[in-house]
Amino acid sequence: MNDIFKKIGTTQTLSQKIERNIERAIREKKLPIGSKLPSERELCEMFAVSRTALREALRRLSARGLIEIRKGSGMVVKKINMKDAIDSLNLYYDLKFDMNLISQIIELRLAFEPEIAKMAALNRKDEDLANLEQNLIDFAACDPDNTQLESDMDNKFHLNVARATGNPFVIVTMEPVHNLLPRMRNFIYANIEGEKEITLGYHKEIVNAIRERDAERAYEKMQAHLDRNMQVYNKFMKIPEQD
Amino acid sequence: MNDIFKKIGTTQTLSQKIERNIERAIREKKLPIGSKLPSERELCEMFAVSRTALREALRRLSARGLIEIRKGSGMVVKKINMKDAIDSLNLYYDLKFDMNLISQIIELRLAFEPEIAKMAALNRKDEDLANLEQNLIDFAACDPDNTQLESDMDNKFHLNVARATGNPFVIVTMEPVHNLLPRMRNFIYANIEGEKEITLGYHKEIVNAIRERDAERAYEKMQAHLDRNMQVYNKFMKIPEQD
DNA sequence: GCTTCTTATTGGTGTGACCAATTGCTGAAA
DNA sequence: TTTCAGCAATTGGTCACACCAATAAGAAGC
Repeated sequence: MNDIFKKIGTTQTLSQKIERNIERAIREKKLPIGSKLPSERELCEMFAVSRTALREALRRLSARGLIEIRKGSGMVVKKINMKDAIDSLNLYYDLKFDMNLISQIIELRLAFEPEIAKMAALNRKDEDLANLEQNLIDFAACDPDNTQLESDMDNKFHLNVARATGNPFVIVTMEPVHNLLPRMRNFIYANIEGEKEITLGYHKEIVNAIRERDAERAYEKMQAHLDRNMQVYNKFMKIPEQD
Repeated sequence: MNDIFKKIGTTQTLSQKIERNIERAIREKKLPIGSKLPSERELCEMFAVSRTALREALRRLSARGLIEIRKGSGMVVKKINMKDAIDSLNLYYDLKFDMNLISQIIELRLAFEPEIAKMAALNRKDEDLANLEQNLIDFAACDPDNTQLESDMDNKFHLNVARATGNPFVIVTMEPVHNLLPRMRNFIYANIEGEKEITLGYHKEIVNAIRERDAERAYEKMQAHLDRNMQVYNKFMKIPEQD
């Protein structure tokens, strides 16, 4: 029965209508990026609503990253930035995270990251290469006892490869995934001994391939790297308790 | 200079502090999913703030999908849902979209979708298969003159494959990308004549592979499909005007 | 025991006031 | 004329209070 008569009205509140209105204006570029919105008092008159309702609409828009509000100076249409998109993904994954997601993270990385390495080899700028090489140095130099730092550098390496693709979709996809990796580590028994040199070896080979723009080799090396990585991971994976 | 002295204070407003406070409580599961928040009046007392400030914090939280507000009944911590995450990605991509992104959309699809087809073949449930087969029927049946509907069905096919992976990361990645495809079509001269049968043929082969859980074949067929797709696309691509 | 009506609770909107940060003007000093 | 301190206007932030509208819980009637 509930399936037959779904709710229709959803009775939008006034402030939601205002929100949609302004959002549409922004999406249709009637309010171009960087342009200043009328002041709150002016908007109240234009929409013929109270300041209360208007402000709640504005709060929502700023929460979603559409506008920027500065006390004393006014409101502007925000230049859309990747960070807002990634933040909301982080929030989603963060709240959703559990044991079951771990295998799916691994699955995704095994499937996508070799392709990403290939893309990086084809598209990388000199700056990207420099970042990757700096990461190799930092990784090699970091204190062997500081396992926290080590895994951070490892994460950063993979993020740098994703960034080197220059493809925003790739970056938005992988950043939040890599942000989950530290939490995954809580589910394995220990930081694996003696893996640093092996990891560093793979990283170097991947960077070499990317440097020479050798897409196929970048693909293969990344695949080999992750295969090994995941084998180790599975070996040390905690058996989940029954409940 | 701007890089050296970044702004420090950012003088959080009161309502932002309240927002962070409640957000933290939710992230730390002190307010579990589905639990009811105290009423606005109560929260005002607890935080010792006015209703205005509190409500603006609540508006932000609901805009970000953390809580659900129902007039007359109260506020509850929302079960995290994929739709919110995808919505904000849609917004980001939508505002960012331009000619330059098209090649990156194509690049991403060529790289990821064959892998996704492989995953789908390995993980698909009976329900996923049913959806895919229904799509084949609908696609075959749809009015040849209705090019709009045709391309919708095409999009849906690829989305169904992504969903069949059962991997939320894959779905979140691909949904917003496929939402951009209709806009991409504005940049080609015409809907390509006589391509429907060819497309349908590829789709059938992909579904067959997925049905038989033949991962490698699903990969190959998807790759072949997209390769052909993109060739046609490039052929009919409008040359961008100089400006 | 069930339905219907009433009532209390909860979020939504409106008004008017005042606070605080920012901007821009103004007039005095160099 | 130029510079700059200081004032005034503008703009967003917060508050208090009143009232509306949707919902849920309890009371009354069957």
